[in-house]
Amino acid sequence: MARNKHPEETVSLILDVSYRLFMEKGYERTSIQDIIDNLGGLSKGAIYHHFKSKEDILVAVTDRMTSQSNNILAYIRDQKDLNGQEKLKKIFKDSIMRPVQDEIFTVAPDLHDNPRLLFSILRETMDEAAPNYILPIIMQGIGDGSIQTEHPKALAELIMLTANIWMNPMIFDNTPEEAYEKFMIFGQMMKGFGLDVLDDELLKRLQELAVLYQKNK
Amino acid sequence: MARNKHPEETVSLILDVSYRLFMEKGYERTSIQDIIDNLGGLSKGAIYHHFKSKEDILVAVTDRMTSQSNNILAYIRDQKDLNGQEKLKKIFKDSIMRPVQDEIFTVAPDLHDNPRLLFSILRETMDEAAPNYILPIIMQGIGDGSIQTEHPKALAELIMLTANIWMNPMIFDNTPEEAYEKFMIFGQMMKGFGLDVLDDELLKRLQELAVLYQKNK
DNA sequence: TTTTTGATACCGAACGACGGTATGTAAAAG
DNA sequence: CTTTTACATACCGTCGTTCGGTATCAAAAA
Repeated sequence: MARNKHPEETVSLILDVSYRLFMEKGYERTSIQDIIDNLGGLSKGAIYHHFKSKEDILVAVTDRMTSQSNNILAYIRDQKDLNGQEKLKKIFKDSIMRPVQDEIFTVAPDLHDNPRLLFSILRETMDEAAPNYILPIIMQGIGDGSIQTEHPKALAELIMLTANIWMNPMIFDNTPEEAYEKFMIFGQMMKGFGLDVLDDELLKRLQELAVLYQKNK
Repeated sequence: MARNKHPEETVSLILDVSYRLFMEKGYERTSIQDIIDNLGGLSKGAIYHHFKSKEDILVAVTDRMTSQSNNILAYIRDQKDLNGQEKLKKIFKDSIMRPVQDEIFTVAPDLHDNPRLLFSILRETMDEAAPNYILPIIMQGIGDGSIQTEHPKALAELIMLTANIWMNPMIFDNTPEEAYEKFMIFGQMMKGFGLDVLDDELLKRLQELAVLYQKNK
């Protein structure tokens, strides 16, 4: 294979292929050879030139996965015209209202049997997303009076754990009824913390999604 | 190595060694050869006679880990003289008051970098423990009036996810302050669901444990 | 303008370690 | 005495990773 003038394209290709295979077959059941076979002529040397290990590819893949949603979180976090509670509400609204043509639904990824990838996402959610995006919003909410809590850090973690992990259909696959139950319990929980982030519009949309997701399996 | 008249002892030995190594080095970084080297003369044939794969050993190890606490859960679940809410409270009390000489503290297990084992425990917690132990208690509570919820299944999952995973120092290592924060938020959450499972005695004990755990690291 | 040089992109054979299997053997069980 | 069980051991294919090498390119030197 000829040398590529734009090596980022090669990197990007490796990540595309790896992402797909990791989702389809799981990280551990995807071999380097599998990746090579889907690279269209590139070799083992190419991979190990751009990545120092298979694990390194996993990190890059998860980074790319999470950076999308992290960008949205960062955008909302940094908005000037909303108070803390409104920002939280907007986050849930946006994450649920996002169009269905997501990668999510084209590959129908299933972390149900993908320990390494799930682990990666869990760590990123709890160690990065919670403190960097949710926590600042809660702190703002405390300042502007829209959120009351004495334990902002733990609250941020709890919210992310439930919303991003527990309610994530990629991780725990739910029937529409289960998804509905989780959503209601989540809403109740948030209300218990004085956070009113749910409304009927959201609920309706969520039910549509649950049905759609089931169909795509 | 001579043939053992009581093969259960060999099985048990393999599990002991595997458990220790899985905890010390992580499942993926523990090779079959590592296990053999710690078996005191037994060979690969012995392992593959009693277990069909490395994965199979992992399953057996996690089963043994969780069966202990599951027994306690089952015992409380089946008690006759407590209502639902009292049983929930007893569960938290018992799990926190258990003596420190647990395996937990002798090996100081750390699932922080042990995806497969964490995954195993997560699945067992959500797919087995929640529906088989917590859910029946909640159902009883609904019947006897001590618990009110329209979504018992989701509530059971949420409780287990937070209590067994999020607050588990093996999985998320906390400073004493963080452990305290989590505990308080958890209590608040439970209160939001009308569940009064915390008191000062528990809180005090938890803080002691958090300090102890930190020391043992 | 041509040549040199050094960095970068990629190739592919080879390696050691791994999980798993096939076959053998001897002790226990029946 | 026969069958089953509890192991031992040699071996296999696959895996992730390494490494010596080549081709290509841009920029500096001639």
